[in-house]
Amino acid sequence: MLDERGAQVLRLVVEDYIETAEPVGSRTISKKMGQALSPATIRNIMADLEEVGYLCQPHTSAGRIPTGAGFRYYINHLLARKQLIRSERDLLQQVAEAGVAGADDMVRHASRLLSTLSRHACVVVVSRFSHQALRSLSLLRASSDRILLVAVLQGGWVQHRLIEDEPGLTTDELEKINAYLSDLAVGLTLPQLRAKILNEMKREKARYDSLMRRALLLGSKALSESVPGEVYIEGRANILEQPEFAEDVQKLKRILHAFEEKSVILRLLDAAMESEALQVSIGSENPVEELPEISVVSSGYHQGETAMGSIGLIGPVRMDYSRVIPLVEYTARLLSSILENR
Amino acid sequence: MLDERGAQVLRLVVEDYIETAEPVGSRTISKKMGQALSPATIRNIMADLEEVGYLCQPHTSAGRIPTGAGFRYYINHLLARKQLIRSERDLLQQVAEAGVAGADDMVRHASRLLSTLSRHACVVVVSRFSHQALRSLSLLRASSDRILLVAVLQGGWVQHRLIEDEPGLTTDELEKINAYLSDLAVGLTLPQLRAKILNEMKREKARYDSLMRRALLLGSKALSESVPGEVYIEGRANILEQPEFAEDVQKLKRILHAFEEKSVILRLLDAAMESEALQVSIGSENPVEELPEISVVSSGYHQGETAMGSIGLIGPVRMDYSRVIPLVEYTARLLSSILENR
DNA sequence: GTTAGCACTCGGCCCGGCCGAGTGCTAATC
DNA sequence: GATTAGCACTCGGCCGGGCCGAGTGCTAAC
Repeated sequence: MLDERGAQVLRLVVEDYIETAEPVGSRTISKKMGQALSPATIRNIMADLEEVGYLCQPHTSAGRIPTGAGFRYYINHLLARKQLIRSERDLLQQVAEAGVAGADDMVRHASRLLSTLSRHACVVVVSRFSHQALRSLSLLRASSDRILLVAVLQGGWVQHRLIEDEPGLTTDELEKINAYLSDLAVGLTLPQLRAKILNEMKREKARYDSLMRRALLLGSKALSESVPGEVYIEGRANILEQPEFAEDVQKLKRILHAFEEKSVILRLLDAAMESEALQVSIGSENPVEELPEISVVSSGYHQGETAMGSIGLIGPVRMDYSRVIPLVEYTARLLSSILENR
Repeated sequence: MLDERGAQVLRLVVEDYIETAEPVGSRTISKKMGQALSPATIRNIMADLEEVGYLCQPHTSAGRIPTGAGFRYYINHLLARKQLIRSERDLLQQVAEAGVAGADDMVRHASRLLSTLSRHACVVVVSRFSHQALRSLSLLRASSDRILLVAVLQGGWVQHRLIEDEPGLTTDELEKINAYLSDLAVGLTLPQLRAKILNEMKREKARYDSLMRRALLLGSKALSESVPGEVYIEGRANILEQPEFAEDVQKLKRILHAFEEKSVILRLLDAAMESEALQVSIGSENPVEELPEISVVSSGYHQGETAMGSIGLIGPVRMDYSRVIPLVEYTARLLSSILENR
């Protein structure tokens, strides 16, 4: 734990660095403190902070920049969250009123907005299928040899899937199958439904009602591959605005490549999905070792009790956390509350 | 029209420049021609080519690079298309066999593949809704105050939309409405259906059958906003591999920003959507003035007689057209033939 | 404990010189 | 008359040196 002076200096260094992206010198800090202490004193304090690992020098005779640990300490103990200004709140509120009926669209909309407000890349992960209860399930004839399964989940998520079909089902039979499966399905989550279907199949084997068997076969086929969560990224180009990346094309490449791989993004937001709390992972703390230069501020959002996914901002370690953290928190809460009222 | 020597020199300059991204000197060309002509002669020829506007010099005493017009001439008259190699064809063929039932997924898959094969960014535009005939139309209850409209179009495109609904419809009524609308809809394109519905509404006003009026209202509501085409972009990061952009972050920004705006991308592929033929727009020829440094190689794909969308590669002007053109052409044809056989 | 002073370090920038690739022109050659 | 060898010239890129300034650590004085 730092004493008060050390803490204040660290805070000022971090904040100045966030603003300028340049190493911060002792004179600058002295001025910021209203000359209460001279540069020389500041230098001593800074040397101490360097010793405990909160600051470092890119080279001798340059100012200090905060280390990952320095940012961590800053976030945990020194951060003063800025209030969201009215216009930001209003803008985000519009997500609710924008008249987007589908939950997907709403989440996407929010992501886009958040990315423009924060000037960072915004990622939303939707892992809807695993936890969410089915509200309805329908089978429709899509073509002579394909059936369309449409599932509506609690809260307005819609998912459809085309299933290849051995032909020969009459419209009437399909309707019966539909009714039967629908009865089985409503109120269950998809993994539950899958289990139930497999279970029923065992029992049906004895009874041998061919239509129901057919229904179950169709159902199990539809659920055979689990749908991975969707990932939406907005505002990728904001990464380019960051001076730390503008100079180094290698880093840029790594980050933009990561944006093309859903799996990498999922790893980045994994932690946030489970818990509801806001999470910040700074630089090398984040679970993707290839990207030690980025930070992720993320939060899960939920619908009632069940976790629905997560939303997060991706930017340089040198993010304006005091602004970004409230933004993400507010948005996640907003999403949760909208989803809940459906 | 160039004489044979001029044409050959232009071809060699273009090809060398495509390969190296460096200005090409007279000595290099002389060597490539097996010393048939000396550098001095080449210089004369190059000076001629510069005069007619096919080459230019970034500065005195540097080699030549082709102008847009130079590339144009090259593509129109000198291009020798490379055969696709077997593995490329095979890979693309797999798109057909990958067992993706939905047309969306297939198109996306193709785009991804094409981007890795070409090492450029690949864009697919799907403008399905306007031209494609409905195969089925269904209304499903999604929640107490929302109805889900699911439309399946010719060829396996699925589209759904949630409609807010004045409550009070019984399941039975909904079914009737469904049957009624379905009857109206099948075989029409969406604009046609929209027109038909508006038409019916006029007639119904007289007859005043409240259920049908309701059906028509619902239908017109669902179709009120037209769905813009979907745009999928794969392989954005390939842009970073191009030396001409690696150095200049400004250009990068412009391009990546464009990738975030669907409307810009649509403008880029607009021309290709209409015609079925392959199109190449070089640098400033392309319809987005903000991006004079990129070229687009694109082709429409279709389903039977109706244009379904377009697929294109976006890269620097210095693209390897001899390889990229056959790739795009083949892929577009492949998509068309898969779609046709559905 | 704080501060003023001082020597020192080191990156960034500017400058000048050198090198090499490439050109245009001219005169000689085929 | 076309081609080519030769030559002077141009210009960007690279290298090394010197200067500047920001910032440091240390020490001695307050």
